[in-house]
Amino acid sequence: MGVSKTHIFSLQHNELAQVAKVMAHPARIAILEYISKQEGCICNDLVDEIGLAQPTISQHLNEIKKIGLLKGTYEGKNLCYCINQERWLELQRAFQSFFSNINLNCC
Amino acid sequence: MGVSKTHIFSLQHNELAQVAKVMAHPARIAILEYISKQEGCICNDLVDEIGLAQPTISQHLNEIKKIGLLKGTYEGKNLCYCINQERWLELQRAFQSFFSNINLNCC
DNA sequence: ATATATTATCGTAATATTGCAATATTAAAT
DNA sequence: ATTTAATATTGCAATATTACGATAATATAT
Repeated sequence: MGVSKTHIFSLQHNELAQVAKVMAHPARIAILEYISKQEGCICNDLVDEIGLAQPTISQHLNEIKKIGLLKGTYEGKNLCYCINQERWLELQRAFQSFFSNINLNCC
Repeated sequence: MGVSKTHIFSLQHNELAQVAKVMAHPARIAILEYISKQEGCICNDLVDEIGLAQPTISQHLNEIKKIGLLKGTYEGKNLCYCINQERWLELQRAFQSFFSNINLNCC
């Protein structure tokens, strides 16, 4: 075996885990932070900015895209994309909600 | 090749990614949520609660322990532990801070 | 239409993760 | 000291992730 038993967990838990998995790599954290802090759209400076090979950056971007965090135009020369704000805020709320429930009486 | 190039990223990015990696599995999300919502300490009902084998739960707990989210007694019969509140709040702030910086002018 | 620049995809190697059976360790109770 | 119950560790198989070279696809400019 060795495959995640996703079926025994709730949809909510699986979704939060899936988002966390995208954030579970420093390159993707760096990419997300860089894009989210740009004034407008991104145009092909990520490879220089991050320091990984172009195919690797492309793959990381694809992972981020999969959870809906990017919008814009992706393919061809001069790609132009940015953070999907609605999704960004949605994920922010998801993490906030996860962290805001904790009981304080403890050993 | 095939190993993460952690050295090319900032400490902050690596640390957030490391925490996200712990959250990147539905079992660990479920475990964290369950423990954090308990009134007091946990005493050996996680295996029934989650539905994975005992060694697997033990390994997941160990991952959570590594990032400092658990405190209490871990070994032997009747283990007794709970969420480390300080660390929990620290991580909450880290995610909050990550998500709170985003520019709104976009394509 | 061709050349040029940019991003995507394929293939592959190295490593990491996930899960559990078997076994070991630990601590309390008898 | 033995037994018993609970957790940890080991070993291993299946799968997933990470990275990049080579190559393909895409789009703009000439």
